[in-house]
Amino acid sequence: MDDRYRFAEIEEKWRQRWESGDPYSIPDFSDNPKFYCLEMFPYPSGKLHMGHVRNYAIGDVVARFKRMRGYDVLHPMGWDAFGLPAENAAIKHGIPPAKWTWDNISEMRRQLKQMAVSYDWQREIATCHPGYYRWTQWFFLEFYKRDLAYKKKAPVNWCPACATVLANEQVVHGRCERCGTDVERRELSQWFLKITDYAERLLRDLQKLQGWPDKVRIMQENWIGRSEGAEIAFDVVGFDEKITVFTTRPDTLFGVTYMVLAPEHPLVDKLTAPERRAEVEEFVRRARNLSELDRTSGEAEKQGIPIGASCVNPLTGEAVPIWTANYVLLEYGTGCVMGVPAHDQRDFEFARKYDLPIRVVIQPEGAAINVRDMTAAYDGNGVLVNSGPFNGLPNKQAIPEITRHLEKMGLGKRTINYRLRDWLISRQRYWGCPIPIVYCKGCGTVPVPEEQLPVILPSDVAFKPSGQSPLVDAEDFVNTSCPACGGPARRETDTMDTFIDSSWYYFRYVSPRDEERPFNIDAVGRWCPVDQYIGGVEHAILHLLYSRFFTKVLFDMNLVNFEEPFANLLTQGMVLKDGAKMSKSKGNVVSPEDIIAQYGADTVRLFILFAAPPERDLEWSDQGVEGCYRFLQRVWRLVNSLGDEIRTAPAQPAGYLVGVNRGLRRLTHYTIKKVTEDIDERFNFNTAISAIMEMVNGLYQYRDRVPAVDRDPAVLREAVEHLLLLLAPFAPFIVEELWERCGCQGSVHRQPWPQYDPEMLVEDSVTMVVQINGKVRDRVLVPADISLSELEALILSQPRIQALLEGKRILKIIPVPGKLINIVVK
RNA sequence: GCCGAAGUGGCGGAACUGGCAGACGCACCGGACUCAAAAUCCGGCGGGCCCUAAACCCGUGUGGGUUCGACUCCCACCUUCGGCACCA
Repeated sequence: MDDRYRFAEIEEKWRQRWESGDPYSIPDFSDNPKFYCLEMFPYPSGKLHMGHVRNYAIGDVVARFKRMRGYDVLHPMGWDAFGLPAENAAIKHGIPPAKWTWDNISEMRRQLKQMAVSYDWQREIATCHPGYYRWTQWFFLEFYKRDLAYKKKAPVNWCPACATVLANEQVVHGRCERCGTDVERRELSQWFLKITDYAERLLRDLQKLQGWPDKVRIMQENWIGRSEGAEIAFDVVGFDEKITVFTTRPDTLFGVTYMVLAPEHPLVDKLTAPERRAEVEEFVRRARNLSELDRTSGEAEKQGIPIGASCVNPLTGEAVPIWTANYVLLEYGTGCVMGVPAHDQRDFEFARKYDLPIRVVIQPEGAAINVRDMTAAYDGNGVLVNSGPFNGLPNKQAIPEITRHLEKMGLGKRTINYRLRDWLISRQRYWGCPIPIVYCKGCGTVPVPEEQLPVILPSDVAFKPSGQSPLVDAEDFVNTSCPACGGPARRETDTMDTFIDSSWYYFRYVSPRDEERPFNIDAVGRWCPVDQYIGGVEHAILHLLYSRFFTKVLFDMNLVNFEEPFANLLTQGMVLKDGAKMSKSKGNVVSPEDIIAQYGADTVRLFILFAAPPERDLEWSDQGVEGCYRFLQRVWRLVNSLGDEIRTAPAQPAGYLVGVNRGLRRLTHYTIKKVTEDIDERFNFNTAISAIMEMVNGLYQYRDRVPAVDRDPAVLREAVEHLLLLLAPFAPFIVEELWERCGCQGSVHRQPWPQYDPEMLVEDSVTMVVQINGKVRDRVLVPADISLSELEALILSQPRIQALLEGKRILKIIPVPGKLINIVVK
């Protein structure tokens, strides 16, 4: 019989059988326990890359494992299908974005099926389909109704290469997250979602997310950036105006020696003295034109200029000069800062540069700070000085005291500020979800009525990157009638940030074809929240924060009864080659397609799960792939060679076993335990696979070294069948084929996950390690049930140990049952 | 600068609750099979000492500490990677 492992034939055979049966389609409701296993859906960029393969291989093991454990597993797949690459392809090659996108989807779907990822394909969705984006628009209108969507004119981040604005979250180190171009600032009227209203809840509920990596929680915490402090009002001299500052250090209020406004602050223009006007305007103009990169980089020099006005410290009554400076940001706090050079490093540098006074108001315990000798601000704790009635108070205590005092006088209040800014969602691009808003001369901004949704994205559009949405020129689209008065009106031509599309897709899977509402509430109640979410850590802030925000809004709308969408999160590491992330520009890309053609999908899956634990980065190794391929061949040969022997064997080993047969049963049950725990508790697929390899090695020994007369076919049968069951989630094709060849009934993927018998793990005797003063000196085989005193006597009677103890005094003997015994001597 | 993670053979990694460091795999070395090669099978594989072996010594980034016992816990430091970064 030809017994070569012909992976291509085997995989094609089972692919076809599975394709015809729709084996992973899951009913909406049943009495089984549920498990929602979700991997982050991909952008349909063309072909799967190794990062996708890793993501979906991990998810598939979890899904298959849970299914075998008796869960109804919801395991869906879809496409994050709106986005810039499609539009860029249209500009470059003249292919319509829709065609480009749908072609890519077909190709990537084919590849996922080739990999045998066990999705319920009935539930496939694509965010660019009107049946989907209609509900994205519906959500926008709901947000609008609740004042959570608003339009405002503001300085925004503009990427000149992508010719669109970007959300704050999409600007990385002052550069565009997508293309790396330096981001510019522009003053534009744009749509925002009020995520800041949810800042506190988004922060607070991070504590609930015990199933998330700490790293991601901390990143979100930093991004939200909560800080407690006070707002304090300073009267402007000679104007009926107040300047309100935000500070986390009201205890340093007596140390204020100047005031700074952000260059864009409206009061700058108002308060500037006539003789200073020309100079100040020039300064402001220059500051505004700085790119975000130059503006925010730490090395940028602090620059400022006095505007010729002053304001009064509410506690001292002293007047201090008002400046404007590039290091103060309009968007944070109140857009102005009180200058306390003695106790804030930035203020210190600024004061030194412009020769502003420095006044110490906090002295550290047991040391005296002297302004002349200061080389840096003192931002530690201490006792207040030069602070009138508050002198002598520890500064920690002074913070609430001074705040309370200001509140009483109506000059300030306790407040909290967040670094998080509202989410800018307008994009001046074509291939996205249209914003369902109409502008009417008479009625103003009018939301498109729900029954007119979806606002269909027109297909006859000329693509030219212009800085304006291409939709501006689509006359049939733009010109419409006002839903309120029926008069002529114009549609909003910007489209939505694609992160909105992906902020709710996981709910759509529960009822993907529902035409009445975004999702079936009962079905969401059954399946959500997602039990296990798996994806790259690059989404730690963007997608995961936005999705949490959306879920909280839906909770407030009574559409869901939970506040967090993803109960458990696994962030997988990157796939590297030669120590670097695979990328076309580095030329170190390994194509999944080529590897599958060469070794088969089972080998690729196995390697990518075996080479590293999922959270860590994975170094691609052609030789490692080769090793996994060899292992599958080894399994193939082993099972085929034993097929005849086990087909006729009894299903269950009977009676009490000894020697090699008991040993093999112990190996079988030990491996079940190990693999089960590695998958279920720790996602350590690499060690689970190691354990399976060890089991295969043990089976080879049994086959080749135990004489036929001593072998128990029932034990062998149990071992082989369990080997296949344990390997099934990792290498679904080869296992299904071998399962059939062994004469087993039904699909291996429909079998219950095996249980181990704790009885089988019990050993008659154990090897005890004998240490003297913590160093291993001997090993002794002892009966497992030996008593402590017997053990001690036995160990001390060992000739080797006796020799080593010669002339020494035993201080202590520390036994670790079943493992080790340590003799402490002097 | 702040926050976080990680440093273990030639390589990827294992050691789960403080108890035999290096499982499993790769690479490499030797042997069997073969006319030969590939494949496969068997054996070896941290370093030192040694003709060989036994024995012994060293060894988980560095230096200290706790403990009968430390890759694991504590303190200080070094390196690499990731996040945030003029956030008042």
